[in-house]
Amino acid sequence: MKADPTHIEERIRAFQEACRRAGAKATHQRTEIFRAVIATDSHPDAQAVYRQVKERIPSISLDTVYRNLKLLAEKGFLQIAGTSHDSLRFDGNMAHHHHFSCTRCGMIRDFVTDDPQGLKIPEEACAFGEVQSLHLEVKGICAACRKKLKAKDKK
Amino acid sequence: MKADPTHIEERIRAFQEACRRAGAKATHQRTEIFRAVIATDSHPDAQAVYRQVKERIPSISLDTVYRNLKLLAEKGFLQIAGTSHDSLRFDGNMAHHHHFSCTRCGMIRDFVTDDPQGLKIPEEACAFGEVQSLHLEVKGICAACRKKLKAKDKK
DNA sequence: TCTTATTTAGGAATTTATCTTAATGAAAGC
DNA sequence: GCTTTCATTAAGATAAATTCCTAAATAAGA
Repeated sequence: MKADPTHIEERIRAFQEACRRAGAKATHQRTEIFRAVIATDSHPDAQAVYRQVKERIPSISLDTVYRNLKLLAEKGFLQIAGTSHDSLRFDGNMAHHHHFSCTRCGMIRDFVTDDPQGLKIPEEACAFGEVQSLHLEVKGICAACRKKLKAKDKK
Repeated sequence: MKADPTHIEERIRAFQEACRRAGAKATHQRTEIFRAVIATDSHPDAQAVYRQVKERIPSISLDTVYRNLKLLAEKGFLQIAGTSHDSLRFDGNMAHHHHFSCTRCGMIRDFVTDDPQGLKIPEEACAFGEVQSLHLEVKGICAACRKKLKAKDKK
């Protein structure tokens, strides 16, 4: 519930174009799923998207929502908020540190920086509530996954 | 598999003390669960902790692991890596932005900063692989939850 | 020693997410 | 517009992660 409608329609058109170029059909369902995610800043999960899209397409199936969200994230039309894990992961390192997480295998590694200018808590974040912690989240593909992908490409 | 053993034993003693002060018993199982998490930087999930602790306490039940991890995270002895959500959440905002996430209700909100000096990717992170994205992850308690907690305190 | 928190077994239940099959339907290229 | 091919649907099965149940046994800490 933000972003001006014009901008949304623009993005949707671009999305449909990109779908076609990628050999994926810009179906009504797929488009509405995309719309549901970009029309909000609430970072909805699959169930929330399902509820939203159902208002426009009552016949849509939950399966279709899952299938398309996964596809859209893979194609880079959407991002996954946080780290893309399947289970809660615990961190016993209580010192100030940052995370690198692999978007393929879910590997998470700690790192520390000098934080030259202090890496202070942004005022913008304080507006949402009481800040407890702050760290950098770096996402990417780890060396091991990179290697596997290269091996696959050769085939 | 890092952290020097001496430091770990020290933390475990402090943990046991803190447990008692908090009115929780420093049981053998609880202690070993704590040890399993702080003895590694692999950010294990409950299943991984279970496998690890089982080597020292073969009779331990998975339920106990879940119960204690939850408790330890609540008491602040451990952190949860990433945002503490229960389902995958999607983000249609493809522009550079940051996240505030509430550790109580899971709310996630976007914010942007001026990023004066660019908030450049730390070299330390590059060592792990190919970096795709970078953002700040601010965790805290959102205003709504803060309000609820205060209301509860009054009772 | 005594009280109380905790663990255990063994099982059931929930939630999230994915997959199966077969029939229908709709998109995009031609 | 026709046709090919991809996508959706129903209906249900499945898998994995997580939580909860009860009752009995046990260990921690005062």
